[in-house]
Amino acid sequence: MRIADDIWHRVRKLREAIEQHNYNYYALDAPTIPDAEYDKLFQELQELEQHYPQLITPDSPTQRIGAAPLKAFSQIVHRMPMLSLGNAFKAAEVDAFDRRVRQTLGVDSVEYAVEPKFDGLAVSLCYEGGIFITGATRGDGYIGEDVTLNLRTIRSIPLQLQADGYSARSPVFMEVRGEVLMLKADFEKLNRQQREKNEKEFINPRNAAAGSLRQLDPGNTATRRLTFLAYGIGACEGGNVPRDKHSRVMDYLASLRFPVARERNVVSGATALLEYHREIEELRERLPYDIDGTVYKVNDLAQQEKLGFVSRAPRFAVAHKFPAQEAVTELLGIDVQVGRTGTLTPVARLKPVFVGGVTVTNATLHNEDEIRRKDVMIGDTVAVRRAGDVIPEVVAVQKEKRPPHAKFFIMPEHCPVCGAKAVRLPGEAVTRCTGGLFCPAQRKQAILHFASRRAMNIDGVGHKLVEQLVDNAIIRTPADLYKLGITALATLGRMAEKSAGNVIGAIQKSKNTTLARFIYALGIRNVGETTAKDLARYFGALDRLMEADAEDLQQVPDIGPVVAQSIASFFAEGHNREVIEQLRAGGVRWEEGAGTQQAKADSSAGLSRLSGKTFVLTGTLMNLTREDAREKIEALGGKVAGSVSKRTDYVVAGTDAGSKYHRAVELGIAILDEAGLLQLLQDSQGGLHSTSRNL
DNA sequence: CAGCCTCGAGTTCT
DNA sequence: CTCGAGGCTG
Repeated sequence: MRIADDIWHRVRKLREAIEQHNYNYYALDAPTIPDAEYDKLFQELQELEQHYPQLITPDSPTQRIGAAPLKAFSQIVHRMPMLSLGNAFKAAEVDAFDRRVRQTLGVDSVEYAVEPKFDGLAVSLCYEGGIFITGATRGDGYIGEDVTLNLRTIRSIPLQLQADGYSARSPVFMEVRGEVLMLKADFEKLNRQQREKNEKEFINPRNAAAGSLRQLDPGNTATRRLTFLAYGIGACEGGNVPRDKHSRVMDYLASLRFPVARERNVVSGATALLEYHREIEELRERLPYDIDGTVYKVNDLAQQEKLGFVSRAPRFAVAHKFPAQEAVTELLGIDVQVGRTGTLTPVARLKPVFVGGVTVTNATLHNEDEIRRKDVMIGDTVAVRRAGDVIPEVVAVQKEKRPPHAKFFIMPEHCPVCGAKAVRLPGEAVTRCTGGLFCPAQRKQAILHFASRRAMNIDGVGHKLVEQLVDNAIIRTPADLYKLGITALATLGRMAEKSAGNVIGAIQKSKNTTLARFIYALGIRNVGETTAKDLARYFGALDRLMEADAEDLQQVPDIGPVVAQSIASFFAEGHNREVIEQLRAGGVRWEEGAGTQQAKADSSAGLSRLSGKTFVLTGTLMNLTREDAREKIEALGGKVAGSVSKRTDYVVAGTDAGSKYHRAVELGIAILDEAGLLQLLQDSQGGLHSTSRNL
């Protein structure tokens, strides 16, 4: 059926009007028509589209909601990583930041783009040819969760970019970086509704926003009013995106109708930064959204590039945080917890107190020294804050309020769980239970670690189940997991047959693993994920690792006498060897190889040009994530190190390469760009089939 | 031998 | 996320 031009025209008009009103309302905070009027336009559009479904396009405002619920979020790789910012809390730290920047750039004064630091969830929005395609959470900075459908329901996110004052044509590709948050007013409204429905209230706008964005059913997200605020651009191709100043990039984003902070500004010098911070702090209460500080970025993009990055944070920007909010409460007692390696950790039990958005009841006291340093006694009145915004911490004791019956804490001489002697070695801060695996606490933790995601990755074997299995003497070691039958699980009563079946299934599935995961899963002291990988790569086979003495072990890069000794002692223990035997007999298996130990010798035979070569990755790669690049290099026998030294063979420099690049130049080390790396990888594959380039 | 960087381990709450 | 410690570099 052909659609009359006037209907087509009307639909287009309606869409434009609705997006314009969305923009006025959400980005400018200046609606020009009453809500009822807006609803009428929306309804008319919906009716027309219902009537003529062929008119529906994904960028229609009616299509913001509409997809069916998901089962799980899939992953999205950020083209340019979403790094975190360094923090400053005090004026002196801001001064130091400015001084460093000036020194590196060799100038007297630096211009900064400044803005409030929104307290929400960082997301990255991908636009292709001006159309909103996908959006993802920050995740680990490299890979995030695909929350496109939920983001589409946020009306301040443009589904299609308008032509703008800079360019009539949209960038071919653009990642827009910003924060999803809930306005204070919308948060109050949501909680009122939750209260009326007798459902749980949210603790703060940030949690409400996070909960809403992580809904699997976009329909749910749509009922919560979320807002987006842009603060920058990630990877980008084409279009007339400004390349000179960050402030111009922000103006550009605003011209594309992205909401940006109205309080943004450009200032010069450290004094002006502190002045801005003070102004924003004064404004804080009156802002429509929560913030947790201010952000300062070197405005000149060429200067930004010159400053580069240190490990995971840019050197050209810093987050100046407001002091963490503190609350005062009572310390009711100090419990002692036993960790996987037998560490005894004193934990403060607090009278519940609301601080930094959550109710805190526990706070770690780390160790005995820490308790002495802070002079904490049971019964004290203490100030508590959430350090780094997450982990609660006892800041100080109000000694004038100390009651006469306050009790001095003494670290127990015996493990509170198994009763074995607790020892504190000279020079060490921690006290450890000597019960080893006879201590049920350590045994439980060891099994939990074995099953954890990064180790054997057994779903469903969590805290509670392990507790029950060990307490009821159903299992004693990780190897016993593989002997579990469905009937054994059923004796626990609580567990339905189906979920028991799931657990058994997950255990079976975990039998196929890798040597690196297996080594990590063993829980050898001082051997984490990275060291486990190093060991697996070097030895290639478990037996060779088990036979190695401390001296052999120190041949492995990054392993010194301490770690070597931990490993050797672990395998010297008959009990550990027995568990490993049982695991193998129980069907746990992995692929073994020659290891680089041997590969090093035959690299001259041309097996792989990369064996024994050390790479350092820096900057952002376009078509590979660092993880990909790392895997590919390692697959061919190369090693990826963190920092450049004269022992480095190649530095792979992406865009925004920083200090490592400069160091490589200084040291005269071969520098590859991404294409060069891919070429090298391909050439080095020799007789192997070339893998798909994945471009 | 000092300083830098990376890794391991422990921790809270939803 | 943060701290402490181990390992490497200069």
